[in-house]
Amino acid sequence: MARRSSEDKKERILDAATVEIARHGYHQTTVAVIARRAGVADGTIYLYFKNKEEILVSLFERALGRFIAKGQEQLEGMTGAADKLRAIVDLHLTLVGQDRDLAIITQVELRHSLHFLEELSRAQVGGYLAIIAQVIAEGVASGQFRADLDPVLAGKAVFGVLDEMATDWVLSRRNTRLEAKAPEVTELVLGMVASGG
Amino acid sequence: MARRSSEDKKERILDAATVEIARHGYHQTTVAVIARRAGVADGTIYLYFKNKEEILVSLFERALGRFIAKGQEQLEGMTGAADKLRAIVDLHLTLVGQDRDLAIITQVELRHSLHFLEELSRAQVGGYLAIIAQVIAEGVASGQFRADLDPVLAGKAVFGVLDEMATDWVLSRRNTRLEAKAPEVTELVLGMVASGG
DNA sequence: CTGGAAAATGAATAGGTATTCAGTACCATA
DNA sequence: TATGGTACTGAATACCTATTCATTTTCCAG
Repeated sequence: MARRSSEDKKERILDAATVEIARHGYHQTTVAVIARRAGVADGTIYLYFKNKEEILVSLFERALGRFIAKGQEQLEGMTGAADKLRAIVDLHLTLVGQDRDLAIITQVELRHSLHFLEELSRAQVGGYLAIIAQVIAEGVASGQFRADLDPVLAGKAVFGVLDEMATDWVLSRRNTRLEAKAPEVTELVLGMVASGG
Repeated sequence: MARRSSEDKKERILDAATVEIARHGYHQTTVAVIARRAGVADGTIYLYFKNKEEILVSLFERALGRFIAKGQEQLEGMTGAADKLRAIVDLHLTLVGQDRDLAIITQVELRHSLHFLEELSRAQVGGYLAIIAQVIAEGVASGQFRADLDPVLAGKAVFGVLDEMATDWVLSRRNTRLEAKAPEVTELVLGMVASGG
């Protein structure tokens, strides 16, 4: 019971932080305002997080965990590099497009300092890039993709396309669905890597 | 003379800010430390800039101005959408790769809040995206590029690739030259848009 | 019931820095 | 040399908020 309630409290703090930081930005969001929204006292935050920055890190880790879980589930048992790449595009746009507050944080607030971005980039996003590169390598080996590709470089390019689509969506105020772009984006991405034809 | 010296001072402040912000991040960089490096008093900063944030804006505007000037000069008199796109890739990577401090700012520090990024994105980067979209539209019209492309979307994709390459270079500590990737990146980008073949 | 550990509270602290402004230095002109 | 205006200075101000910790509340084992 105690365990249960604690877990809930930590979740509540992360949820509150997501909303507030998305709305006002990391630096404009005070710990006090997160606490108020979460329904806890200021000091309680520090029973669950070492400091304010750790809230941001935890936020991202929680989100990426869910992201990767769904991704692996989806790619499981799928064969063919092109299909896998299609699935990645679709999943990326769908998941980012699912929660605008979270998207604001991942696309904007999380990138606010070199130190921070380096940390994230190496530890977390690196794994995601590796998966994409792996799929591309598979396609190169099978002949579906161009033989002269550098899978790592091409993987970054694919990520760059997806990331830009996500950022653009966050910055545009219109109420479009991000995943609506998936078919077109898939064509662009496959064009980059597929064997001529 | 007075004019000349003032211009110099403003430039010195921007140069100093570039170095300090690249090294310590926007929020960790105090106005005092920028002033010291520029060789002026703290208060002098406020004779040239309304506030600290305006330093960052000016920094970016100065850089983008130079960027676009070189770009237009380069594209001038060039014909053929594919060649123009090649030139854009080359120029983008070359210019970003020329000054690592500035690159840290454009790729990282400038993106630290939604408000800020929106402002930049709409007012400044929008013009750059429009140029890329224009080139793609030209290629579609001439048949060099795929007929079913949406030039605006494809333009964002191209920008996404270039931006990711730049960010990746900034985060990698190795001393590679960013423009060394230009040929490979060009192939990827052309693959996205070029007619099958 | 009850004693005490664990969890939670929120007012006080401690540290930090953007911005101001009263004063100083400089310079052109008469 | 005197005068007035402009540029510059940097110490003082004014404000802000992350974090701590003495106290209170909650919870459950005995």
